[in-house]
Amino acid sequence: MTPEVLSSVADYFKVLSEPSRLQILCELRSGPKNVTEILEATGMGQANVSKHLKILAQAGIVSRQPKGVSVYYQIVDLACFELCEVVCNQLVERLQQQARQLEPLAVVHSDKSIGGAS
Amino acid sequence: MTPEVLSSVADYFKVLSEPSRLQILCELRSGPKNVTEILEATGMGQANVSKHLKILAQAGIVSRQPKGVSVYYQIVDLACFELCEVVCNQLVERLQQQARQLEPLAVVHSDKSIGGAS
DNA sequence: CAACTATATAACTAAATGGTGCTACAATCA
DNA sequence: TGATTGTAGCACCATTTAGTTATATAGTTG
Repeated sequence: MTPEVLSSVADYFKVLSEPSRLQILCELRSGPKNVTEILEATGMGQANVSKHLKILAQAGIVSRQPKGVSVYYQIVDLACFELCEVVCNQLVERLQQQARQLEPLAVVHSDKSIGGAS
Repeated sequence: MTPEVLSSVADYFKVLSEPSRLQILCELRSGPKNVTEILEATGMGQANVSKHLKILAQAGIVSRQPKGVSVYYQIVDLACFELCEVVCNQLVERLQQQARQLEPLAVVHSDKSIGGAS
């Protein structure tokens, strides 16, 4: 793995490493939206949203499309959602494993809730 | 998507958003290594490697295992490689698409290299 | 043209972060 | 025990970055 490749991959991950940008991507999941719609949906500041949208566009994750006065942004890189899903699955798996490890130590309050040895 | 979930996902991406950490993960891909081995393989500073390893361990991506004087680190979260692969594929796909877009404009120096209309 | 709306940009602040040098600590060995 | 080695922690600096305020720019409408 050359440093250039590692740097490119890291740059991509960096774009997805901010909750605000992930929130914007989630909002755009239902379809293209203009900046005002994103503002209202997220509650973020206008300049802030504009900056994040620029970063997402430069990363090639969203596309920019002026329509009259407003500008519509749209997801063009579906891979970002695949990445989020992989991470989410991983996080869920960890919590489930932690739960399994703590389960034997937990006090069972109802025999019905856990089907097993009583 | 709750802010907590978005934050957790962003945190995971943030761990993978540094070339140094990706480099360490690449080195660990061939098997567990102690800190000294990672130092020599990456050429990074000792304190720096130690800090990055701590971050990777706290994120649950690698495990820490003291063996005598030295400490061995090992990949425990295979999902990180899956994520890197998805990103790499995405980057390759983009470059290929850019190449296809520029192809008609390129001067063909050899008819053999590109099979098509001469 | 003037007023207005929607978006982008610049300047700035505060906070986070990567890298480095030094130190502390633990395990091993003479 | 004292010396040595391997690793972690601390302090510091330089850089980056998210967020905000204010301003600039482009399209629209009167």
